[in-house]
Formats: sequence, structure tokens, C-alpha cells
Amino acid sequence: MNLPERPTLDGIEERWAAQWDTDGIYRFDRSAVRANVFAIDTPPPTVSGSLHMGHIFSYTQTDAIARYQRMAGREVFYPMGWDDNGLPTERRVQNYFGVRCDPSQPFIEGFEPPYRGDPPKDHHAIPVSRQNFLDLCEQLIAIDEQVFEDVMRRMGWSVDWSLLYSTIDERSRRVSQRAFLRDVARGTAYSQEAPTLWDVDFQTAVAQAELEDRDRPAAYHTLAFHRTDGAGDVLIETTRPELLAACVALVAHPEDPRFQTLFGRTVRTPLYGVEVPIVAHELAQPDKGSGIAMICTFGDTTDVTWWRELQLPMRAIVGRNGRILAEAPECVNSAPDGKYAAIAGQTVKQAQRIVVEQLAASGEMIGEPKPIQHLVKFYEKGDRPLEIVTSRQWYIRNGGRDAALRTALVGRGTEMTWHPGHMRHRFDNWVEGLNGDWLVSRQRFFGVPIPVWYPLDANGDPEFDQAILPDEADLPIDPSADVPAGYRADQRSQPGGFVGDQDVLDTWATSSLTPQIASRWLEAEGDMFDQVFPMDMRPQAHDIIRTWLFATTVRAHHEHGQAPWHHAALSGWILDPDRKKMSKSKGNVVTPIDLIEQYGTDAVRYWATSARLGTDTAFSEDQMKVGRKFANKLLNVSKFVLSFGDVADGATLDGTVTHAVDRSMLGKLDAVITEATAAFAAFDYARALERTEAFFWWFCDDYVELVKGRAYEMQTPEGAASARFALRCALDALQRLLAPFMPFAAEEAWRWWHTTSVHMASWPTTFGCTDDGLLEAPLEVLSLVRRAKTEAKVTQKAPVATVAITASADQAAAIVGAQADLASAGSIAEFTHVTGSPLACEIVLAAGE
RNA sequence: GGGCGUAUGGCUCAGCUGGUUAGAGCGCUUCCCUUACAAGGAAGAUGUCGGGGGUUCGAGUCCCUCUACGCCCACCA
Repeated sequence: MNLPERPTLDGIEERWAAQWDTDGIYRFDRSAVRANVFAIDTPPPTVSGSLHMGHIFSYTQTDAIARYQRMAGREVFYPMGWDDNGLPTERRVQNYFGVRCDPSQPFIEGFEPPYRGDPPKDHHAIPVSRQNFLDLCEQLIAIDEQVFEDVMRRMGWSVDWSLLYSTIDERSRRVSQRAFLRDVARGTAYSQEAPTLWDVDFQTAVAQAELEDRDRPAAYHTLAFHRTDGAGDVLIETTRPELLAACVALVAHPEDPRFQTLFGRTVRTPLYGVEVPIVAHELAQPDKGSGIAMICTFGDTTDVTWWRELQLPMRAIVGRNGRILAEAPECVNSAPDGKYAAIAGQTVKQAQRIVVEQLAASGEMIGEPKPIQHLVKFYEKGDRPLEIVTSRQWYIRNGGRDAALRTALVGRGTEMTWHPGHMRHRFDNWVEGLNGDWLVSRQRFFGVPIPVWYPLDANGDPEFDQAILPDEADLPIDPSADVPAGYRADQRSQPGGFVGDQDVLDTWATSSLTPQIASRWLEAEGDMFDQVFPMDMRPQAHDIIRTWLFATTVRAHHEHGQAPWHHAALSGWILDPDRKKMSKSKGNVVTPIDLIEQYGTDAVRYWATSARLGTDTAFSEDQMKVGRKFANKLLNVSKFVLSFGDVADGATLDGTVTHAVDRSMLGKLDAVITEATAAFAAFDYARALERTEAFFWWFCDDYVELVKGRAYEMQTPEGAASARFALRCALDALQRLLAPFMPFAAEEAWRWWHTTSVHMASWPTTFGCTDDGLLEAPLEVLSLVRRAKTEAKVTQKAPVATVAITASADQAAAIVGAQADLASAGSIAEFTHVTGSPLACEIVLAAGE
């Protein structure tokens, strides 16, 4: 026993985090059998410079569950990873070093970036080679990941750091490419030339799951198309007049009476005089605009549908850089007076202004543009509206084009238990609303390369349907550096030779494999897949159900024919005090490290674990203050209980805890242990905390105060032994019950009387006592005595001459049983009893008080 | 338009399968240096459980309906 003079929370995080690390207490036992493993598919956070409160919130909730499972006897598989490949890292590198990737630049040995952190606003990014850019990515993620790891260790998350991975590291690249190649082999991945949503700034294709709608100003322009039969004009409304040169048809609803006579006829476009047909399709909405719309290749996703289903020609005019192509479509090119030349090379925004001027001059725009607000699709990380361009891309089948697969994937959702249950609807909704396969290729740099080459024909054109695939044993590969079997390096880009796929996999195409990556699926060294898969728990936030949760389910379905986890635990968001989602752009972000330093880790954890799964929660420093008070109290009450010294050797609970009051207290505690255990088993850590906390304060404020005197041996040795033993039992259970929530304070107090960690201790079991209610009446009397003293404005120590009690027979019996404790706790000299109801006391303070 | 969620004292939230006068903490007020704890303790005030209707002996709790707020999806002419 080693009790401090004055318990303190200061410095306990550093001390115990270091000790846990030294002792390796969270290390996964690779000899564990599957049935005894609790495997967590930890979300690998996107490394971005700093963890935010959302991370603190949800990862702490997961950690509480992990700690419970560990104490409950499961071997916990709790990896951590960094999601460091992909656009967020590229963009951060650009902003941090003041560079941009330009594959046409030569590699510079020992390149030194112009800045390291915060280039001035007027700095123009310096173009650097692909390899220099990738080197800078590696440099920055190394810095960022260390910062993340430091904060995580201070948060006390009980991850096994020996399982650490990053989604760009060699093993992840190998696993990702292996899984992709297997998808290709079984036909669940394929490449196709097709119109694709395209971000013109990042110059990459974007998947459906990464879209978001933003409300943007626009304007309806009314344009006159001229009937080729000379019977006048057809008026359409458009928000994108700049795409007029890309117009391939007009469309109206097949049953719209206004246009029945027009179907099958043709009109000439304004400005360019291109003849286009008037067609019918049920997606045309009679109540929108003038009821008849122009179809362009491509203004929006509906255009793509029309273009495909009505088999219309292709007249693309928007390039991958978001500017109007230099070459006009042939039919436009043959049109008179070079109107197209004026917009060639312009951005779509500039082109719109020019086209509107041209239309106004030609009289083919009717009236003024009518401003509106409407929703436009953006890449969620992008700054300009998405365009649609045609390109060859890789896809993984996700049910978007296959009802049977869709049904199967919804079925995978039912294999998991969702916490809270209603989150499953979001999954079902998303799967059922998919309208295309998952586009996984990205025209970016810092990612897992698509492990494919293509043979070049005699003209030097790639034969995309003859893709050359590497052997799994050679992974990971970089097709732009490695040479496929049967070819020589000097055949690269030569007719009759080969070319590597330039693209990388979408970051989700790798992070959807976290169960496989973390478990080292099919890796030569340390493969734990069969020990941990399907994993027990996937913790994550609810806003990425459509991306990460769904994508992981798709991969597991194709590769393993089952759901990747048994439980999906969805955390809520952190809201600022105004109940808005906290985000950097709103400037209301608080940094976790400041809070840890101000309130202590356990206090921050208390706040995080007070919130239920799936519930958006207000950020609350008040809760952290409460948490700090709680942790502090745990230390102090531990010191008090332990100050009585060790219990006698060989003493048993039944032999020693003889006092009814003490057994009642343990009975209450039994109920709490039972409830907390059931709650934790159902992932409801918040309920476990709430019950434990309520008991804890009752224990400190009422029970301890009541029996304190007896424990000090002011009455009988038997009574003291009973109280001390009961106190010790309760403390033992409380420290264990609180260990998942306040791992540092619990460990600090536990180590005063143990040589091993509380986090290696077993979860508490019940004492076999029952709460017979014998404490209720005595504590009511104590409360009344306290109130009398407060009202008399005297100290609680002030002596009481008499307490005249009116109570029922049962209550009186309980009070008499605890009368000695009451006398001590309340400094009460004399009790008198009258039978009656309700319970009441007449309290006479000692003379002179 | 489709789906989901939330609505309980000034604030943050409990209240599980319906059962005695609706709970906790914060904040507020008053008092107390009491030998585990003043980064503490004792006590007090504060609620038409969003509105309306229904089921029931009994509803914050179940059903219907309305309202407000939030989220996901659809909606780009």
C-alpha cells in the first residue's frame, strides 16, 4: 500500500501512458482463438495536421468499449491506422509547401520546397515532378502522423500500436492491389469509357458517394430554337446557355400535349444553326421551365441518361480543365461566322457571359435572364461545380446497375447489428438509391496505383480490353515504373509495346479494406485474418455510412461472401453550443490538446462517454468540469477507503460484512454491476457510466458519510471490520467499473494497492448481496438532520441533542439498526421513536449551538 | 417529394418492456475550513414532459395527427 499524502490528477497521463506502453498491456495475443477475440475495425483518421473534437468524441467511445471487452476476458484486437493517401494529403502538401504536382516536370534531386508551413497568400505554387511531389507527401504525413499519435496516446486509447498501418504504406498497397486484381479476375471490377462526373480543379473523376449539393445562384435564359419547317420558334429555358454548342436534341415528356406535333421534327440551334431533333422521354418534366429542354453533352446527369437511352450523338465542348475545347464539334464548326471561336479556351463561366452577349445581339434570347437559386453538384472537397466529361475509368460493381447485387448488399446490412438500430435505414436508403457502379480510378498522384498495364497496338494505341495484370506475388507494383512480364523497359510507350495505367485508386478503394489491411490478409508475415474476421465492431460516424461503411461491405461481399463485421456502432457529431456542426470553416473548433491540459484526459473522456451512440452532442466544457471533479473524487475516496489498511487475512465477505447497512450498500452495487455489464455488452457505454456514476456519488455522499464513524472504530471492532471490508469491496468494484471511462484516475488509485494494471483486471462480478431497502429510512433521517443544520446556519459537525422520529414500524426498525452510525454521522446524542407516517423528524440542536 | 431522428426546469441530458408526489448534473441562491476531498461539502428554488386527439384503472412512456428543428436521399431545363 502506497498512499500519497495528497492525491492529484496532475501528471498521471504521462506516467501511466508510458507504463502501459512499457508493459505492452494492449498488445494483441496472436495465439488467441477467434471465439475469444474482440476485433475492432478502427477508422483510420485522415491525417490533416490536427485531430478535432469529433475524433476525440467517437474514438473515446470506442476505447471505453474496448476496455470493457478486455476486462470481460476478450482478447481485444484494436489497431490504429492513418488514412494518408489521396486528395486531402495532396491538397495539404500544396498548401503547406507551396508546390503543385506537374508530371511534365523533371525530377530534382534534393529538392527543397519554397516553404514549410503557411506560404504567404500571394505565393504561386511551384510546379514539381511527380516523384518530388510524392516525396513531399511522405515528409508531411510523417510529421502529421506523429502529432496524431501523440494526442492519441494522451487520450489513453488502448490501441495496439504494433498493429499500426497507413493506407499508403507498402502492405496497404499490396493488400489493396491484391483485392483489386481479384475483383478484376472475377469481373466485379471493370473499366469502361463513359461520361463521368469530373472536378475541373483537381482534374479527376469523382464517385457518386463523394458528391454534395450546394445551393448556387444561377439564371434561367430563354432561348429560341428555330423550327426547320418554318413554323416558328420553340422556346426552351436553360441555366447553361454556354453549352449551346453541345446541344444534341430537345426533349419533352411523351404525354405532354403541347409538344405532340413536334416530336420527330427538328429545330436549328440559336447562334450555330445546328439541326437537332425533338425527342420524347419521361424524365422530361412538363412543369419545369417551358416544359421542353435542351439536351447537351453534358450539362447534368439527366443529360447522360437521355444521351444513353435515346442514343444521341456526342458533342462534348468542355475539357478536363474546365475550359471550352479549342475544337468545336464538327457540325458547329461548319456553322457561319466563328461564334464558337469566341468561347474556345474560356472557362465555362466566361463562356456563359460571351454566349449570352451573342444571343442578346442575335435576338435569340427572349427577355432578360431570370435569377434563381438552385442546387448544383460539387465534389465534396472541391470548389467549382462538377462537369461531366467522357473518359475511361475503372469501376467496382456495387449494385448501382444490378438489382440482384443491390438486394444482396442490403442483406449484408441485416447481418450486422446496428447501434443505434435506426442507422440501418441510411444504409438501405443509400444502397437502394444507387444509380451507377462505384468509380474507383482517380487521375491523381498520391494513391495506390492501379496495378494494370495495357498493350499498345501497331499504332501505339492502348488495347484497354487486353489489360496486362501482374502476378500477386509481385505486388505492390507501380505500372509507371515496373515492367510487365514478357516486355522490356524500352518497350514502354512504343507501338507494339505497353503502357502503364496512369491512375490511382480512390482512397475509399483502399480504406474499404481496413479489416483486410489491419489483419494482414494473405500477407506472408503475420496474417491474422482468420483470427479476427469478420470483425466484431466497426465504429464510425454516421455521415460516412454511404462511403466507408458501404464500400467496406461491398468489398467483403465480393471477396469473402459475408458482412465485414457483427456490429456497426455509429457515433454522432459534435455540435457547438449553437447546435451547429463544428467545423473548421465556421471557425468554432477547439483543439483537443488545450482541453486535455485544462481539464485532464479523464475529464474529456467523461464528456465523450456521457453521450450515446448516434446522438449528436453539444460540445460542453461544463461536462468536462464535472468529469474532472469526478476523477478527483475517485482519487480521494480511494485514499479514504485504503487508509484503513489491508483487510485481515482470510476474511470472507459473508464472515466479515455482518452489518445490514453494509450488505444493503453492496446489494445496491450488485444491481449497478449487473446493469453496467448488460449495458456494455450491448455497446451502451453511456448507460453503464450513468449508472456507475449515480451509485458512486451516492456511495461517497451518503454511505461513506454514514459509516465513516464506525469504520474509524468508534464503536465495535466487528462493526468496523464490516464497514471496512464493505468499503474495500465497493472501492474495488468501482475502480474496475470506472476504468473504461477514466483509465488514468482509475489506474492511479488502483496502483496504490496493486502492482499490476487495473486494465488487466477482470470486470467486476456481483457480491451476492441484495438491496433490502434498509438504507432508505436512515439516510432520510440523516438528510433531515443535515437540512436542520443548514437552516440553522451551523456547521454539519454541530451536535444534536435529540432527534424525535416519526416512522412506520419497518422504517423504525431500519433506523434503529443504523442508529449508531446515524449518531456518529450526525453528532446526535439521543433518538426517540413514535410510530406514524410519513417519515418525519423533530430535531433539537444541542444548547449553545 | 421519399426516409430517419429529435422535442422533458435557464443550459446539457436520463427516464429501458406504460404504474406511487417526473430525475441528475451544470448554472443560480443560502450556509459550512467537517481529520478522503475547499479544484471540497451540506441544503434550497426552478418542469402545463412541443400542441391536439385517442387507447388504458393509469401515459413523459403506446397509437393517430399537427408544429418546430436537424440529418440522409431525390430534385440541376
